[in-house]
Amino acid sequence: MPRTLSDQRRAAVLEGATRAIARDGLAAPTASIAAEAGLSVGSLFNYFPTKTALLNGLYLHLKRDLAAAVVEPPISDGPLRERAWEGWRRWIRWGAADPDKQRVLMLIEASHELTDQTRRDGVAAMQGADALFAEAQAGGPFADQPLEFLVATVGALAATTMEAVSREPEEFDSRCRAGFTAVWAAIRTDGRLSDTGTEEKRNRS
Amino acid sequence: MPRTLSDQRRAAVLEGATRAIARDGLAAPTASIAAEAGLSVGSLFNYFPTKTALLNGLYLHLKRDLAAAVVEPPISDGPLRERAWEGWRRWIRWGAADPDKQRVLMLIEASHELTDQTRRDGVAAMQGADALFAEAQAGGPFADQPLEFLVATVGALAATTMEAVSREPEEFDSRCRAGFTAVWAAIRTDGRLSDTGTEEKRNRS
Amino acid sequence: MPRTLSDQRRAAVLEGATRAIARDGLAAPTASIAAEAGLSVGSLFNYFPTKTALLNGLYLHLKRDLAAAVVEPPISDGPLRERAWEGWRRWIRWGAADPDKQRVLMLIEASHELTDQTRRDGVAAMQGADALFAEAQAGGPFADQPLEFLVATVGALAATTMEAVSREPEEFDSRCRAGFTAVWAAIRTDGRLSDTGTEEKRNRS
Amino acid sequence: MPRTLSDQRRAAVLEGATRAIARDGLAAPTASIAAEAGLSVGSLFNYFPTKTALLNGLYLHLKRDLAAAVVEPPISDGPLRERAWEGWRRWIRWGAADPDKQRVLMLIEASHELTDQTRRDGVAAMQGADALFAEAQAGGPFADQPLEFLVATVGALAATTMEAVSREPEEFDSRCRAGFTAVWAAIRTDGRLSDTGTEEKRNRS
DNA sequence: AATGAATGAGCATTCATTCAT
DNA sequence: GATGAATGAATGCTCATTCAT
Repeated sequence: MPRTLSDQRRAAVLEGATRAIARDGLAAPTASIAAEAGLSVGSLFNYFPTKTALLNGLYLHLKRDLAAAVVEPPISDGPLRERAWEGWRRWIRWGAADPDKQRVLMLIEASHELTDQTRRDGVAAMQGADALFAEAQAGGPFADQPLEFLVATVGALAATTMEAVSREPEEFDSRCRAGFTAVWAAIRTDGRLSDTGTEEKRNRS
Repeated sequence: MPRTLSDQRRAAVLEGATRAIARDGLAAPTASIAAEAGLSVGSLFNYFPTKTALLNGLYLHLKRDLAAAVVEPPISDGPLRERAWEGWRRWIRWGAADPDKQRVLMLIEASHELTDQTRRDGVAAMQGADALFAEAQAGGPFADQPLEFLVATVGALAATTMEAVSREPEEFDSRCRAGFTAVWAAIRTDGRLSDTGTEEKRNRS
Repeated sequence: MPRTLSDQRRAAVLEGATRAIARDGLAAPTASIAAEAGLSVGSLFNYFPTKTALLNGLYLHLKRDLAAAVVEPPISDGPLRERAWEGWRRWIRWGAADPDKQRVLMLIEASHELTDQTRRDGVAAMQGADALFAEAQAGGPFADQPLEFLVATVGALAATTMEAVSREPEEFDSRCRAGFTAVWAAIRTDGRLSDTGTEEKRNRS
Repeated sequence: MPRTLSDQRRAAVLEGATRAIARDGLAAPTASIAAEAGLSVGSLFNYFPTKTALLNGLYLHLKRDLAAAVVEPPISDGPLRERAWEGWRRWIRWGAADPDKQRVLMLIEASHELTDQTRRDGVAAMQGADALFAEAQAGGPFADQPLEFLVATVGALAATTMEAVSREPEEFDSRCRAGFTAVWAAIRTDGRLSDTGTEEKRNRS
């Protein structure tokens, strides 16, 4: 029985790829990735047959990593706002804990490397958060928009917040809170806010 | 200041680069870019000494293009909300008119190709909108945050909206309005929304 | 001399290699060869220390296989022509039975992988047929040529015939006979045929 | 106007490839081929987009080179035998002049790199010799066989002769003549030779 | 022994950049 | 200036061989 394809090594590849890509972009050579993972080039290709496969695998890995960080342990019952806040804080904390992960996730997403299947799997990975998003959508200003638009909007705000936090980690609390304020306002604002023809004083009063 | 042949060709390179990069990502070969611009590779390197220089130039070009689209003609006086709405609509319209521009802008921004100088120049290009952002910041929930955080937040919402619009151009009005609702709520929400400890019923009622 | 497990596996490797190389050429990876033989790569290298050794071994194996097919059972006494015809028919039949063998033999022969020793051993393997070739040479047009030249000539005709037969197996009889006609004529023609200065009418009349 | 893709350089590539492949087999690295041609790797790929394209181009080049050597200057009228002898001598002389060409031709032919189109073009290149082959077939022992079988048979004899000559160039005359004797006998032998059931004494007398 | 993962030299091909024309 | 061929370093991937199990 030969040495066995180890989950540990596969994980090392994914971590090495995250570091290398965060540093050098998607152009990071497979050789760098392998080195970063403590493996030889040849071994890298035992775990992922092509660089594209590696990027797809890495994307899914990171999405699942994020999903797990957000939904586990389960968020205790309570008012939507409290649950949303808890989810948000976990999200930002995930990004602060390892900013590379978030950066790489965005890089891969912006590339043309993702297969449709991977994209679908990526969405499926976030299922745990679906209910929360749907709840947020109902009765709010995004009620008439596709759910994806709301998810993308919240995701963009999270990305912005994570980036700000990764630049000034000591401001975590402040940025995280401010970001949530924006998110919550965006998804819960009542009609008056969206009435573009209205005088603004009323909103300020 | 007559428009010389060189100016025209330089512009052609920038446009060709936008198309090529939107299609193939930042890995688009200089040869493709030249072909797309109707030039030879050799000539391309007469206008930009390196690919990095081209990317920096393209970034600035697109930023200025956006800035011009947003601030010209001058937005007429009026309540902040109306001016913000007008700026927002111009912004989204710019993205809808040529989604490639926005995509390429994001790609370059996410890369490591930008020099500090270019980044600074990019910020300077948006000067026309600074006053508006500053006004939005004052007295709102972002008052305690760096201005850049607010700008980044609004920018992220704009990007999300433009992407949604570029996918479904016929929904321009709906997405544009919904996006602005979110933006306006985010920057104008009062304290109650950000008080994470507050019961949410009030907001729902 | 009991047939051990090892002998069986070695034979399996040789057969697998024949299939793999017939399919993919000499570039057939050792991994494919092992797979075709129902073995692991690692095991393959227990039987042959290098790919070159495998090719040399395979060459010899095929040569001996051919030799055995041609000389066994012994060709019964009789006029040279009848013995030659019987040998020829066995040769072509061997090639028709498994065209891969002939193809692989040619591929290896044309490569630079064969050692001098293997080449010598290959010649030795055909010893059974030597007497026949020598007999054919004596008193014929090749009497003044090296024996190898005659052997090579006949071999080339056999190869051509086998290839034709492998393309149209149903024409076995016709091609086999035609090939032999050519061989026999080539080795038995009298001086008149080789007299390049002679008028040809005589041959045509 | 930049340097122009030169026929001279293309020819240099083909010659370099012939040398490199004759030396190292089809596995000869493109880098070696380029070096042998006095070019950089990059330039090689300006002339042939892939190694496969190069091999196809080389095959055609060599076939045409051979065809030209055999049919030019036109063989003067005369009895078939004299014309055949002249063609044969030119053929063998071509092989003797540069044995690499013949070897490489055989290597490529035996590989899987040739496209159907190239094979067809290769046949077309030999058109000049077609009439001769057809004339040889008519009324001879190959009259009932496909023309290709005759062509392949004669080709095999030529290859064998060329190889023998390349090994002992000083024996050119002897081998060339002996080879032709075999060829002529093979294509002109009358029925008695091919009657496998006949007593052989008659042929010896 | 048998297995197949690990290794890294080697290969075809690409591409930013240079330079002869 | 313009052109596109020339250059060669760099890259993704393969594969003979080794070695841990």
